[in-house]
Amino acid sequence: MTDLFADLKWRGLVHQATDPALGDWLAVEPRTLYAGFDPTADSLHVGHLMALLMLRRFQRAGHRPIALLGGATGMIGDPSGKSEERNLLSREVLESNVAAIAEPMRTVLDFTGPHAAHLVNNYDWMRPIGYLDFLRDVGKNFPVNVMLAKDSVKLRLERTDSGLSYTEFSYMLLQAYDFVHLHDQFGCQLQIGGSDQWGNITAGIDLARRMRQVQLYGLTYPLMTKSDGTKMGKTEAGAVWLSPRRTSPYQFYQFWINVEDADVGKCLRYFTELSHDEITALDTARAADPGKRESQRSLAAEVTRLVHSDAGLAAALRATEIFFGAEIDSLSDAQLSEIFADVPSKELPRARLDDGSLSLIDALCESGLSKNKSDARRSIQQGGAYVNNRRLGEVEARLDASHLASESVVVLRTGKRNYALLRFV
RNA sequence: GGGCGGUUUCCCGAGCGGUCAAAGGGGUCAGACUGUAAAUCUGAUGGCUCUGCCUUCGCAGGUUCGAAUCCUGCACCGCCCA
Repeated sequence: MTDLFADLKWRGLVHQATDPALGDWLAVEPRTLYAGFDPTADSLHVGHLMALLMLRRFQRAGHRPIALLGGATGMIGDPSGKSEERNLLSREVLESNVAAIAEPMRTVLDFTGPHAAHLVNNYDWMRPIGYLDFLRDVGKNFPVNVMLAKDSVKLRLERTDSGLSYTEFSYMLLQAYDFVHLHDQFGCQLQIGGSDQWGNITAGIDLARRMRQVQLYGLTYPLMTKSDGTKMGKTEAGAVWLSPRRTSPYQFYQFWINVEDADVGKCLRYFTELSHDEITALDTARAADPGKRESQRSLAAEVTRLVHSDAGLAAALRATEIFFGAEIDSLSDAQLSEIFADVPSKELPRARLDDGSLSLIDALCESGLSKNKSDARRSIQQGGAYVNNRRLGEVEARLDASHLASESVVVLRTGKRNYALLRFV
């Protein structure tokens, strides 16, 4: 068993631990631990990746991880780190979200073997509990003055522009009870989470002590923030999701490739399983020649492989190669469709290509790359129009069968990376 | 209700009878440079059948050979008086 705790510390993944000797405790024997995921959307995003990877690190070090899906807690809404009251999600939405979120967990965690991971949904044990029983058995153990002292509650009460409902106020009781339940059911002794979860985690530890007279443990990791202070995991287009349906492997890869120099060292430590030697080597290389961006390349490759497997990484790399440079020629429709999966396409009748009536200007408009003919004309005149990645600078240019990149597709581009496909059928 | 001041192209903001599709700035887009970065530089930025034509300057009329610019009415906004 590698020294997991030392590794986590080296990577900067230890924010707070309930016990300074947690490392020793982990070294004694395999432990069962859990992290929770609230199903607020139908896919996990980069923000959840930290938790998922933490579970994976523990598992690879010989411990037994449990991924808890918050079918019940998701109905309430965690006030931690949120500045205002949340909108409640409907039961149907939550159910489908739970199912969708479980999917990527299966690729990141190992659900077989002696350290098999478990996937549980707290709705399963929360639903049968009646309100009165819950108040008597669980609520009785929560002094309100302690609850009020928690940051998640305190910060919200201090704000004058948003309140805190009784519902959200009760959230920590549910999460605390989850911990106790998992201890009863699976012998779970450790809960991990982002630094904003500290209050909820300690609430669970306190509850277990009162209800079961046992000592449980907690560990938090820092929340990933970028050097410019903004949140990690957002692009202009929105959140970066783990589901290929919402963020394609190519887009996912691109997100990591574009991480800034100032952040990439941290990201390598947080999001990859590269060894200390490999990471420090990248640090050195980056300091010497940041332009090569070896760190970003390694980061993007590692994380993409982890989330989308080798096949996903291969597709992302192929697409990247085409998108940035190479002329496109003699490919098949199938290859193009895969590479340009994210790119908008439009179908046009084949006759328009064969009778030579299709001007480049019209093609740009049809594809949606130019909003009108003047715009298209400008793009061409300024050298910003490309067919199959080859610049076409004549305003009067027309397209014909010789411009096909594959059996029936022409690849148009304006600027550096605005692509569109025209399919001639 | 009365008196002023405003309403300009994506935004801010000049324009005060012809040379105005309308200065300047911002934004955006393209090009060069570069590390798929930042900064910088250059160009573009109403539409089209593009050396020209058409539609824009709150709305509707009017004066004039000719109006974003002058007149009348209307709408909205700002300040002041009741």
